[in-house]
Amino acid sequence: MPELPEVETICRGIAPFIKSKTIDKVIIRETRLRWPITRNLKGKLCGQCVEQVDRRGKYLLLRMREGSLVIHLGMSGRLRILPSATKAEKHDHVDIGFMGSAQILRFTDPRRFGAVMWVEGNPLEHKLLVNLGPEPLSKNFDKTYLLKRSCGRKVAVKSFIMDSHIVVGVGNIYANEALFLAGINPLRQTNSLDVQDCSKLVCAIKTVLKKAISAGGTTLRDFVSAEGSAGYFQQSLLVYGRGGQPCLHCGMALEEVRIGQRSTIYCSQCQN
DNA sequence: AGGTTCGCCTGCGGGC
DNA sequence: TGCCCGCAGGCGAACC
Repeated sequence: MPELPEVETICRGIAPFIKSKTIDKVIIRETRLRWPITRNLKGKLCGQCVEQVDRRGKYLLLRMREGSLVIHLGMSGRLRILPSATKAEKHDHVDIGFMGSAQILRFTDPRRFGAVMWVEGNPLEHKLLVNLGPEPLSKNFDKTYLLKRSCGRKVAVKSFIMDSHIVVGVGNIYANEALFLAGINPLRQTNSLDVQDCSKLVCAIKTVLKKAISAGGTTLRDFVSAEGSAGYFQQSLLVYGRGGQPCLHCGMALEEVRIGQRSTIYCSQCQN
């Protein structure tokens, strides 16, 4: 399940292989993704040069003169650089080939929660991107901002930080981890946060994401292998997936509850 | 308008 | 061994 650190790692990983390259081949085997792939995608892409590879939240942006290819990996999506002749398997939905390159960019997504979209003009103005919250690692994401946005919000803090309109890139795993690091109970009402809580929370989110990105950085080469990387982010999880097991700070059994239909693990002693 | 629930999907693990 | 069931989850849409 790619979260922001994974998407960032993929972005950095594929950029050297596709930047400044001109698309000369597009194969679409399955159009039924989260949104159906537009019929003329091939026509839009062929002949265009990938000028820039960017990320906004969990959306990858392959910028071209006429527009951008916007890719979201959803739950189970993967992007790999592979030798052109690599045989397609069951869930390999899209291949993109480049002039003078023996390698292709392949989009794979068993659950098809992901998206591959052609967006004309500035992709940041697309309706799915225009209202996104700040990047968690940017200076715009600070305690003042979070405090301001928390006013009058009654939802659980966990749901709040997972809302991409508040801040992008905090999925379930990192929300659990960040709240543990910050010592904040995920069930707390958002408007109970004071400036110190916001400060701790912002710091914890940045810390968790940075750590995961640097862990991902060491596996960059996996994006050019057939296998891809398998859950390198799972190595140092403090609470996620550890319900009922002892808290690594105090030893008390970690609680497991559901918030917004998502599994939530926390320490009732360390987080309040 | 904020809050909640739904639905899209497949793989996987557990129970029988 | 094989089937069925429930769960996992990002996130927009459709509700309340």
